[in-house]
Amino acid sequence: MVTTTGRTKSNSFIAAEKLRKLIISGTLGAGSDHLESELAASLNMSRTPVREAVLLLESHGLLEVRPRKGVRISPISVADMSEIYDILTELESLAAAHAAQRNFSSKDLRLLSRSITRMEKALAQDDRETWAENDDIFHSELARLGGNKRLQRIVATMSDQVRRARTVTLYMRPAPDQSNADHRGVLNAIEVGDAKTARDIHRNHRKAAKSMLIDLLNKHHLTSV
Amino acid sequence: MVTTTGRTKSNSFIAAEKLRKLIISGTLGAGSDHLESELAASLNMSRTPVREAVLLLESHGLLEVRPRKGVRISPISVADMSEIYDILTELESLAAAHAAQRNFSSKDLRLLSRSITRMEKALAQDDRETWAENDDIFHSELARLGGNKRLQRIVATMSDQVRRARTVTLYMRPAPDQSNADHRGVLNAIEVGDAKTARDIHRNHRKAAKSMLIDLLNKHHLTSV
DNA sequence: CCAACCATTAATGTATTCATTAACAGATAC
DNA sequence: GTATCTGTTAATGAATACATTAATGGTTGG
Repeated sequence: MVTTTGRTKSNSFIAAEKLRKLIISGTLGAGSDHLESELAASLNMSRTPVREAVLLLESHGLLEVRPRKGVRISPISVADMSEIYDILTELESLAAAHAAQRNFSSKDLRLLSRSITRMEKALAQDDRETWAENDDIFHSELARLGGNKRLQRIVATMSDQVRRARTVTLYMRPAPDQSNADHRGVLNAIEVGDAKTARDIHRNHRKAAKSMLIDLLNKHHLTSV
Repeated sequence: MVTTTGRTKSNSFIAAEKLRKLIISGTLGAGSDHLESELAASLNMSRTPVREAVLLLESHGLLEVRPRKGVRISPISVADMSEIYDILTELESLAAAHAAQRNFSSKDLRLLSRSITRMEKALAQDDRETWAENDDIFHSELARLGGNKRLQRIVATMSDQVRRARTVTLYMRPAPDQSNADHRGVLNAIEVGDAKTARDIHRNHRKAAKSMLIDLLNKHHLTSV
């Protein structure tokens, strides 16, 4: 198998992907500790590639290497959420503005458009998993359409860090009606090339999500997730 | 010796720092290739910690691991500069706005203030190295004062990537008079707690720097640095 | 003469071994 | 009884040994 860079998949790469999924899904719980040798055993490889993966994930903020105490899966506090959403707000809004300036055809915007349609359908049936799945697609696709590769990577990294918290709150939050309207508004603005509107709607969209989530976590005394 | 996290400095950490400096200073030139074993030999350690350092720097965008071809020091193109400055523009402006909301005393702002004074003095004598050094201090200190650790790290990473290009253009660019005025303006806005002004001045400051640098690189046919 | 195939080899990727170090427990001194 | 010191040990950090793989050059067949 081959990575996006054309490189053959190394064990190190596989380990990073697997660990990332285990962390995001919550299988490796927030705050839990794990020895490198245990992780290596569970992934059926030696410590070397696992260690490389662990160092990568540490730089992504998903875990912390604590010598002689094991690898600690980083819990996300309300303060962390605030930091991350502030960054996502700025960068995704910029991506929305850039996307609007790039004269995309409706074919180029198909994935974005489809994610919105699916969110609307899912919302109508109160199928929140499907809604969340397509919300992720919307946001990552928006970052991609902005055309800034570095921005795209940063957004992906930050999104990974808050994904657990989002999952926890998925059924606690009110139905995301306004959220859906925002998505539609951003798409429309991109279609007609209105960068300012795309940016403004998206910025407010993210700001609202931030305060909603933080209020929710505080209300339920979830000081870290 | 001890790192900022309190951890004893590992060879891996030392290797990353040394390589980073060699890349930023241009000693390891843009586009040049280096074998892991050669880097290890020149740093007087085994391949293991060097490899860990190399993987870290790859995730920071400073180099690229190309199996069997060596480690390639990433050249920065005009498109890269554009990406990076767009990100710096958004995130530093946010940091400026946040800093303005944090009611800092003049003591808290001393380092920021001093860097401006030194830039002004350096500019008067056309001492551009000193000016650049304090410009770096201004920008990293501004990111710090914003209070968002993740933002601070992203800004540092992005700044590292463009540092070579900035060095190359340091003597080609016009005297940074407006730049100095902007710095002063941002500081004043932070002092009086005017978040919007701090943000706006800084945003325009970075936008101007971006177009100035890109024009300069294009004019001198420096397609990559 | 050129192209395709294969052997060689040099570099990375991985496993293993060894060294180092901080945590812990037990002993000892006060 | 408590605090400190020290020996043990378990985990990481580093070095080395080994496996894998793709680039290279030579060879062979057309």
